[in-house]
Amino acid sequence: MCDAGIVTTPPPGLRERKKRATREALREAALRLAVERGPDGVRVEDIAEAAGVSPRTYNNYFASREQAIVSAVTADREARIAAALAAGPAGARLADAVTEAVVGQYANTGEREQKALLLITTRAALRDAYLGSTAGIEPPLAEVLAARLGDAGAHTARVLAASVAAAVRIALEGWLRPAGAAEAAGGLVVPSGSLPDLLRAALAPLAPAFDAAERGTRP
Amino acid sequence: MCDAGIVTTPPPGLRERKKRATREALREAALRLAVERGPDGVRVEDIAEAAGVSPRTYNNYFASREQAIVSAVTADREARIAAALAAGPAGARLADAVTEAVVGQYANTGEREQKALLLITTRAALRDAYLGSTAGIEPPLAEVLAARLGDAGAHTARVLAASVAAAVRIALEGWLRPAGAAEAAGGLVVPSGSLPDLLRAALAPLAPAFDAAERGTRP
DNA sequence: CAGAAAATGTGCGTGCGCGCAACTTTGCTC
DNA sequence: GAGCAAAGTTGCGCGCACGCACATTTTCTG
Repeated sequence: MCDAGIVTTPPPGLRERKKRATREALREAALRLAVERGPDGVRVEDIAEAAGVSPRTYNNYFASREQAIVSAVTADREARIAAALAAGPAGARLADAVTEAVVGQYANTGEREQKALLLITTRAALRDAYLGSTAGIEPPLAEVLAARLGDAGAHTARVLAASVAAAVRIALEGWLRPAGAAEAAGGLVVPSGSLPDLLRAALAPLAPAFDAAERGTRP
Repeated sequence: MCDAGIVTTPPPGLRERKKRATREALREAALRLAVERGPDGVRVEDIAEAAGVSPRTYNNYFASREQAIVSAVTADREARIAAALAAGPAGARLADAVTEAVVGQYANTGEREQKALLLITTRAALRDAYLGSTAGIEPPLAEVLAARLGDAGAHTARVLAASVAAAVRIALEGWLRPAGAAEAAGGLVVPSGSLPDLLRAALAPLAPAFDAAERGTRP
C-alpha cells in the first residue's frame, strides 16, 4: 500500500514487458521516420505499421503524433530525475539537490538526441509537445519531495514540484528559442546560454521556498 | 515600442470590436448550448451557427470545443488578476499582494458560473481545459511582477509567475476533485475545502521565494 | 479620395483522436 | 492443465482541428 511504485519490480511480468516493447517500438519508429522524411512527411499509419501494430493501438499509447516523436527524446526522464534526487546525499541542501538532479538528467546530450532536438525546433507543434513534457516530472518529483519533507509537507511538496516543472519549462523555452518574435515588453532578457546555466538560473528563484520548507519540517 | 499592451487602447478600432464581439458570441453560445443539451450534445457546427459564423471561423478563435465552453467562465481572468495586483498598494508584501489578487479574482462566484462549473466537473476533457486555463495567467502576471522587481528581476518574475500559475492549478485540482480515484501514494491529502482556503494554502509555500526576490532587488 | 496593404471570414479536403463493441491474450485459481 | 476474469488489441465510425487558397472587409498611405 505504501510502495512508491518505482522501487518494487519483483518480476516485470510478460504483459508489462510486451507493453514496454510496444511503446519503445512506437517511439523509435516515430523518431526514425520523422528524421527520414521530415516531421510532416510521416503519418500515424506509417508509424503504426513500422512498429507492427494497428493505428488504433498506436493511439492507445500516444495521444498525438507529436507526443510520440518527442517521447523518443524525453523517454522516462521524469523517473530518472526523481531517482537521481532520491539517490542523492540526504545531508545536502534540498534546493541544491533538486537543481543538480534536474541539471544532471538534462545534460546527457547524445548524438541522436542532438539531431532529434534540431528537428523538434523546426515545428511549433513539436516544440510545444517537448515543452509540455516537463509537466510529467511533477508527480514523481512530488513523491520524492514528500518523502523528504514528511507527511505534513506533502502539500508543499506538490506545489514545489509543480514550480520546478514550470521553471524547467521556462528554461527550455529560452534554450530552444530561435530568437524569433520580437520582445513584447521588458526589453532584452538574456536570450540564451548553455542549458545547465539556464536551468540553474530558472531554479534559483525557488531556492528560498525550498529552504523554508526544509526548515519548517525539520527545525 | 515600450507599451505594455494593456494600458494603451486609444481607439478600439472597428476591426478589433468585431473580433471581440465574435469571440464573446462564440463563448456565450458554447456555454448556453452545453448547458441546454449537455456537454456531449453540442457540436461545433451548432456553436458556429448560433454565433452566426462558419465552423471554420469558429476554429480561428478556439482550438477546441472544450476551450470555447470553458472560456465563458475564465473569460479574461488573467488580465483581471494582473490588473488587481497592479492596482494594489505598493507598500504591502509582494507575496500577500499576489495572493489577494488571485483569491479576489477567483472569489466572484456568480449564479451562471456556478452552474457552468458544475457542468465542467462532469467531463474530464472540460476539467482539463479549465485547469489548463491557469497557464494563461503567467504572461500578464510576469509583466506586472517584472515591473515591481525591476529589470534585473525580469527573469525571476517569469519563474515566479509560472509558479503561481502552477499553484493555482493545483488548488483548482483539489477543489473540483469528485473524490474519485484512489490516492496513489502518500496517504490522505486534505481533500478539499473552500476555494480561497485552497488557493492560500497552495500559494503559501511560494511566499519565501517572493520575499527573497523582493529583498534581492530592493535592499 | 483612390489604391495599396494587411487582416478576417469562408469552403474544401485531409488526417487524426477517440468512444464503442467485439475478439484475443495474459495471469490467476482450483 | 482447465477455466475464468482482467487487460490489451483491433476494426469501425464520427466529429473535429487545421492548412490552403480565395473573396471580402478594414486600415494605411500618398
